[in-house]
Amino acid sequence: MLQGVPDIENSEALTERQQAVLDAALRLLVEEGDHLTMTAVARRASCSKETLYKWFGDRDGLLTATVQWQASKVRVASVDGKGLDLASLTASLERFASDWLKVISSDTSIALNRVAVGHAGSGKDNLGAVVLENGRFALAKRLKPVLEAGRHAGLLEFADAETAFRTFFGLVGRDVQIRLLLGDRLELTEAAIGGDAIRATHQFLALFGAKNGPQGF
Amino acid sequence: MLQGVPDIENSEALTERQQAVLDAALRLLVEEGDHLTMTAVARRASCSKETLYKWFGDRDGLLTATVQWQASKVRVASVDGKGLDLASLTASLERFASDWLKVISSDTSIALNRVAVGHAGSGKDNLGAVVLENGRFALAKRLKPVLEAGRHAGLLEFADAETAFRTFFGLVGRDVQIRLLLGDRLELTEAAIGGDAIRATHQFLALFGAKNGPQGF
DNA sequence: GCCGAACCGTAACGTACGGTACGGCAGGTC
DNA sequence: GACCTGCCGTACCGTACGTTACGGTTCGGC
Repeated sequence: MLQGVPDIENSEALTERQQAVLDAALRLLVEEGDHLTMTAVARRASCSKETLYKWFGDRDGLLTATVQWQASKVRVASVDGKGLDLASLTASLERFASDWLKVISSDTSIALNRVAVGHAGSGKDNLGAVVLENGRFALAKRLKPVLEAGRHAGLLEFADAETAFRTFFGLVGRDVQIRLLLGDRLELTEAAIGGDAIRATHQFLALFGAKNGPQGF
Repeated sequence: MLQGVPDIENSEALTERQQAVLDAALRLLVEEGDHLTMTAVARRASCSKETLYKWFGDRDGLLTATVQWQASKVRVASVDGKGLDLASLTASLERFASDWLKVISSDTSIALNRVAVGHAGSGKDNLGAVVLENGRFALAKRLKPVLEAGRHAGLLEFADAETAFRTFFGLVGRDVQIRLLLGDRLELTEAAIGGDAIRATHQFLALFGAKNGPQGF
């Protein structure tokens, strides 16, 4: 499915200065897309190209490090399934939906996904795998326990958590991500995101909510 | 939202030879991604670079022409809403879902979307708009009349056809397109696509199907 | 048979950019 | 103070590729 992504704690062995350089690269990536040049990064970060090459090997290495650096910043707290009732489950799902929509509509995510998609064609690096691992798959990893807890509490009914998750993913994201990636100006206000999160959660519960209430009541 | 895409009938003024050249470019695009060079296209199409530049202006022009050429080939027959009952509506929806999944999982679509996404960052051309217009928006244009007909026949209930369509889109596509674009190897067999189409249609009808049957029965 | 247009193949040009080399400077160590 | 290390700034090299130029060939029209 996916070639393995090395699970290196990537904040490890990154000095403050190196993080600053990666932040500069990230800003440049957002501004210029894959057009960024090593010279531009060096200038923006006030460092020499020699240093860039010493630290990151080559252009792909810099790109990969940048993507991983950003990924390491968006780790979100998990939700625990303690004391789950319908209200808290609903709130959790809405929270996940809203967070996810905010992420995929952010300039940073769009830029990163664009670069990764572009690189996925010519398999030099595995940027696509990195993005996928820290995006879609990370989301699944955090959401599935909640779904399982919901099922265990008798609030949800589904055979396969993966399938249920993918439906939730589709209900939340719909055409948003592909439209944004393709350059469609899709203004997602805070309010619109909130509304979409509620709608998606509603629809998900309509499809997977236990028909007879929790514990068969 | 989208900058206007010229609605030129793009098969117009394309000689047989030019179409052959664009086909060559398309094959190369699928094989090499955005890495294709003018030299490679000329060699593959057995034509001179001078001719490429005369016909298409520059590299971006060639890319745009290629994308439009492919787009003009995938026009699918519409479905009419005559004599609609639940069975035929279901069949239509499943058909749309299945066709769409086949499209987005095809090598050609993946390659085209990758290129368009890559170009959407630096707004030189409007490849993204072309792809959107012939993909997601064309699908909406063909599906909405069916949804409206379904509502008119009392089979569906929804306030806004656009919203209903986007939900259907999400239920069908889920995470498939982004995963494929990011390089995830997602084997979509004919059978899997058929199953997904049925599932998505089922879920859509569960959400938007009229609760009391057609005509209020 | 001759002309011009269209086109092929290829050589040539200019530039952008990845990658390398090197001189200079600051700060730490002995 | 001598020296080393790490880094900045910049000049430089090689190459890939978009774009142009040009000689040679085919072909329809007269």
